[in-house]
Order: sequence, then C-alpha cells, then structure tokens
Amino acid sequence: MLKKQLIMEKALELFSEQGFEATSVQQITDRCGISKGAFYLSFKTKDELVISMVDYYLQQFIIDVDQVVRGTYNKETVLVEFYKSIFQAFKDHSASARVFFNEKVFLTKKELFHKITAYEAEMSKSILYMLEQLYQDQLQETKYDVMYCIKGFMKSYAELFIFSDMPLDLEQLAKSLAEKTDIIAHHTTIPFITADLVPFIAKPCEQDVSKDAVLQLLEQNINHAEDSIEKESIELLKQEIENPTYGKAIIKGLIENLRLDPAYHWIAYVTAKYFNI
Amino acid sequence: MLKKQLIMEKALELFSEQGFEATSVQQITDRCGISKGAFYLSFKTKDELVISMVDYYLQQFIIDVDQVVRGTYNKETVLVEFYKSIFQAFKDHSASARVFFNEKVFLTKKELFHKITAYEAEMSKSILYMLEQLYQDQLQETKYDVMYCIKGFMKSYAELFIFSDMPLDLEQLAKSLAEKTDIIAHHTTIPFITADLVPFIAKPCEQDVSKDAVLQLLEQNINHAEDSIEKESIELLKQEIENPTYGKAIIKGLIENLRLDPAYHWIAYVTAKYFNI
DNA sequence: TATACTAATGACTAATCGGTCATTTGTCAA
DNA sequence: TTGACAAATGACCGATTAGTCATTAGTATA
Repeated sequence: MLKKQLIMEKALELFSEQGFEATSVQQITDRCGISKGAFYLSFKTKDELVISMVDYYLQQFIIDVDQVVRGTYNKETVLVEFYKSIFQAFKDHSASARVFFNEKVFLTKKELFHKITAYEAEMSKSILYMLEQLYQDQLQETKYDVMYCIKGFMKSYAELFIFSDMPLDLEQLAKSLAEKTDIIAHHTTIPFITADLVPFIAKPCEQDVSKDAVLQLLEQNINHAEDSIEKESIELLKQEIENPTYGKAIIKGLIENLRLDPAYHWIAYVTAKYFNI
Repeated sequence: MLKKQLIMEKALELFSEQGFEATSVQQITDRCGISKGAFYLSFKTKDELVISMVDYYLQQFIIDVDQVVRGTYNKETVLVEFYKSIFQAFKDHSASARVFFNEKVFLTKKELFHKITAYEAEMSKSILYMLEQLYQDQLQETKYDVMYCIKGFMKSYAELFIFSDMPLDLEQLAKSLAEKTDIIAHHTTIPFITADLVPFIAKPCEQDVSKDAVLQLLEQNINHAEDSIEKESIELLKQEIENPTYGKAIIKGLIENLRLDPAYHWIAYVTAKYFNI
C-alpha cells in the first residue's frame, strides 16, 4: 500500500512535468528507485495507475471542499472559508491541480473523463448546497449561474497558483472572490442556466448514490481495514444498508469513526450521502 | 498550401479525439488519404505541425475578438457583442477550442506553452482595452480583477459548448454574462490583482511588438504573396519600418490592404500594433 | 542450516513510434 | 513517344514503448 503511494506521488511529479503519454513506466520506476517489475506488482497497467491517481487526488479535494461548506455555520465567513480552502489546496497540490484540472490529459480516455466529470459534479453539488444555505429563496432563478461564476473564478485565479510560485495573500484573494460572489448573487437578474436547461447539463454521472455502489465500496475496503473499530464500523454499516435497524445517531457515529482516518474519508463521505446525513 | 490545411484539419480532429501524444503521424495521413512521406513534404516534424496549428487556429480567435472590441463603438452593446463573438467561435470551432484552450496538451513543450501563453496575453490586452473604453477611470483599482472574472466566465461557460452539442441561445448567454461583467465592474471594492502584482503575472512574452519580429514576419510572407497589391503593401511596410517616411494615413491604408485577405489578417494585426494604429 | 515463501528484478518481446529514402507515379514540354 | 522533373509512395530503420516472466534476493519458520 505504501509502494502504491510512492508510485502515485512520483508519477504525479513526472506527469506534471511532461504529461501522461510522454511519461514512460521506466521513468516512473527510475524515480521511485524500484524495478519495472515492481511497478506491475502494484498496478496491473499504466492506465490503472492513472485511474487510481484520479481517485486518490480528487477525492481529497472534494472532501476538503465539502467539509468547509457543511462545517462552517457562520454565514458571514463561509464564502471566504470556501475560497481559502480551494486555493490552499491549489497551493499545496499545484502539481495534481495542474494535471487533473487544468490539463485534461485524460479527456480522451472515456472512462477517466467520466470519472473526472463525476468528481466535478460532486463539487458542483457542494457549491450549490452552500449557495442554498447562504441565500435560500433569494436565488431561485440564478443559482446555477452563480455556481458557474464561482467555478469560473476558481479556474481563472487558479492560474496564479499553478503557473507561478510567487507568494500570494490567500486571505485577500478569498475576501476578494467572496465579495465578487456575493455581488453576483445579489445583483444578477438575467439568468442563462435555467432550471429546464439543467437536466441537459447534468453530466452522465450517478445523480444519487446507489445502494449497490455503496455496498461494493464497503465490501472492497472491509479487508484493507486493520483497526478493528473501523472494520467493525464498515461491517455494521454494510448490514445497516442491507437491513435497516439503527437510528440516525448510531449510523452517523459509525460514519464518524471512519472519517477519523484519512484512508476512509471517501467511504465516510459516500456513505453519509447514502444515508442523507 | 492546401495540403497543409488538409493535414491541419484532420490532425485537429484526431487531436481532439485522442490527444496529441496519442495520435500518430500514420493515423493523420490515413485520415487525409495520403502517404506518410507526403506528410513530411508539408511539415518537417510532427512538432512543426503542432506549432503551425497553434498559429493557424489561435490567431483567428485573437483577431476576431480584437475586431469586435475595437470595432464596436456602442458602449451599450460592446460587452454583449464581445461575448457573442467569443462563444460563436467556441461553437464553430469546438474541436480547436477543446484542444488549445481546455486541454493544455502542450503544457510540457516549453516553446508551445509560451506560444499559447503569448496568445492568451494578446486576448487579455484586448479585454483590458475594452474595459478601459467602457469604464475609463472608474476602474483604476479593479480592472485586472474584472479581466480575470471575464476570463473565468469564458472558461466556465465554454464547457457548455465544448462538451455537448445542445442548442444554446447565444444572445441570451451574451446578455447574461454582459450583465454579470457590468455588475462586477460597478460593485467590486476589494481588488486582488493590484497594479504592483501585475508585472509578476505578466507572462514571459513580448510586451511590445519588437521591430525585428515584425520585419521577420513581413519577410517570411513577402514571397507567399501572389496578389501584387498585397506584395507591394508588405514591401512598403517593410521599408517604412526600416526607414520611416510616410504618415499614419498611408501606413493605415497599407495595413488595411492586407486586412482584406484572411491570409494576412495576422500580419495586419501585428503591424498595426507596431505602428500603434 | 535447511526449507518455503514472497518480493523484487531486469533482460526480453512484440508492437509502435517518428522519421528517411530509394523507388514509383504523374505531368509536363519537346 | 520520349525524357526530365516534381510529387507521392511505403518499406524500412533505429529508438522507445507497455507489459512479461524466468530468475534472484530477502525473510521468516522449523
């Protein structure tokens, strides 16, 4: 498992320097200080490496954003905190941001394109949730437009982090974009993305978390679990899905058990969605 | 010359389907219905093809935007016209937009990265010019931020054109984004990109058009010219650069001669910049 | 020490790449 | 019809690729 992480990190470096197609497995293993054979013990193919990397790096990003959005109860600061966490992530992980967001190296591989699109849709949901909490009914007509503006701000200002390493005042940037977002939200009168357009924009990704998908995810991870608390929590959540027994409090507790370990963040996130918690 | 265009068009199709590195010269020539050898009669290397494509497709885009910005004198409509032309271009050339803007396939090749960055900087200049004309002194502190917002709107909404082919109301989109731009311009109070930050952001590209660069460009194209008017105009402009003689009117006239032929749009654009016309 | 097992190696293969060049094809004027 | 020239071809080359597998190194148990 540690080997996998090493490979993913070094591969990310190389991908961000040279791109995906231009980076050979040999180069990756050289930088890792391992043999080519060892690579194929961790990943069946080069493509599988990339798929794992997308999951590894984008899940973290989505989770961070969602936690800020759902964890900040102060309406005055939630927008600022949102932008701060986004750009802090761009700053800390500029290599993966460059590879996965700005380049869309993987545009061509259908499976990966859908994966990335699905993660982007997750982020859109978090943003929409934030807007609904902030502006409630004031934003009926224009909330999708405001969301698109936010994503545009992100894409545009991310350049500053991705293509240069000059010191930037994150706090000031977050304040500036929060103000812009608030201005747009309050003053926009001409929407473009209307409710009837949304179904066509919504990308081919699971709108809701399906029962089978969650069960499969839990199944996959039940064996990796070493800590007994986590193993038991996963086991119990699996049973709960197949045969609902406990109340919300217990379910939430089990999920929180998982959320404590970064390795289970994603499971916690998805399971919470399934149970609407 | 026609062969070159055929190759560039078919290559663009393949690049947008599979990406640059993943597309082989063989595939390109197969789709063109020519032999591999014939390819190398038109382009010395695969890289040279890509460089030519960047010039061919991005120049058109920059010129279109600049013409709208400088040609629309009605302050009420310039923003709407600007967005309409941008998204019309995205709609008409979604393949090249996908390849050159959204993917940055060429991020890794230094030369190409600088080229694309330079073209983007050209567009930024056009946008800034538009903002200065529209808002004049009202936008001292925040004009760079507004420009970044505009570029963000473009990047975000361009998705709709690039990743789906549903019919969209261009007029409505342009009006909606024009309103958003106007709102941002009027209400923003917290700038992020301040004047002292700009020199660091400005990318390593020729800030002003250098004399030698223009001379070289004219030199290169003097032989391609078939129409005698155009050949003569280029010749005279070259002499004018080396030895200023005529007044603005004559120079502008010579440039306009070139602007009439799409093949010389770019030369006209650059030369006009050199003479500050 | 001997045995059994897994982890790790790197030489190897078959395929594909960008690019070359001797050869063929097509098109003129003579 | 011939000869001269340019346009076009595709077999071929060396280099590189993703992926394999017989072999070796390392480690734990008996």
